[in-house]
Amino acid sequence: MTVFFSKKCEYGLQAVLFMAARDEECVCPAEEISKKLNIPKEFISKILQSLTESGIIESKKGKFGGFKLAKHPSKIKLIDIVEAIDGLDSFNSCVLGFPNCSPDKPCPVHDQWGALRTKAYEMLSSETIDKFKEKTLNKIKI
Amino acid sequence: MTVFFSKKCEYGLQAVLFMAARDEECVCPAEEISKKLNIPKEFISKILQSLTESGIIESKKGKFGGFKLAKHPSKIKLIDIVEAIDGLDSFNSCVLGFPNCSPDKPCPVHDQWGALRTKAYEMLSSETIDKFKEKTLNKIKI
DNA sequence: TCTAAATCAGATTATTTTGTCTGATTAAAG
DNA sequence: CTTTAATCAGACAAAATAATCTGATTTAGA
Repeated sequence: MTVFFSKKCEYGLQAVLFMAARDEECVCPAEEISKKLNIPKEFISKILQSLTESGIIESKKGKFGGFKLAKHPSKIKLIDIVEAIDGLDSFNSCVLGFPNCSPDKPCPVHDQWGALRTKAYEMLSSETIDKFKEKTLNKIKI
Repeated sequence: MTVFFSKKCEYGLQAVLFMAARDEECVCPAEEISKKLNIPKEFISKILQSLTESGIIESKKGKFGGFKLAKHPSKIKLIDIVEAIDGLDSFNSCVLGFPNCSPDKPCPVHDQWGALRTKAYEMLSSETIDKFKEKTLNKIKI
């Protein structure tokens, strides 16, 4: 079905961008994220849990608990979120599924695809999420 | 898991490149493709069937039957195979999974991602598979 | 005409991904 | 100390994708 990020990763990216667009210190219950972004509550909870383990966000338990960014938005890159959820394998493995695809033994589209993938990686790792605050606010009503 | 093409699509691309690298007129039984490319026979058969329906390859039934390209390799583009198997939705839908992502209502990474995706599309639709013959031969022993 | 070797077709199974349910734990506030 | 509202945790269910099995049909050649 040709997808780039898994659903989990899409939701994780959405959620972190959402949190970055709000007041930094304010904790955000999973339920609120679920409603604002139309993601099943239990599912986003699981994703937020794993992002907590990765140190990208942190959780506050109990009443008035929730999630918030663990670092300043200018310290969080998109690729950090992708890595935490989907991993970086796809940036290293062959797009056609051939084994041992490498510069020595390139698959037919090795060079062309490699260049594109590198660009994608660079984009995801150059941009920090504070840059997206405005655009996120345009897209999601907080 | 961050993947670009589905397994089906990867296998379909591999198979078509394989056929293009052989003598054009020679029909290729599914079993041979399965063995050379290490793809489960019944699975690649199904994929080849759907590529036959799409008119990219054609099948010859019965003894000494098999599959071969329906057109000259210079007339088949990578994107044709992707379209036949995975469809082109991913080139039009939001990479972050936001609904109604468009230039009017762009998602946070709309511009950056759009540019990359366009490049990917251009690559897949500019290159015809005859260009890959040599590289395929290097990768797969026929 | 018969047999072997292939595609074709549909049902079934397995695995992965996505999503749901239930209950325990934690912490704030009356 | 009790209630309430949240995370945490693990089992469970559903859906999508990947793979397998079985048998029918087709066709070349003896």
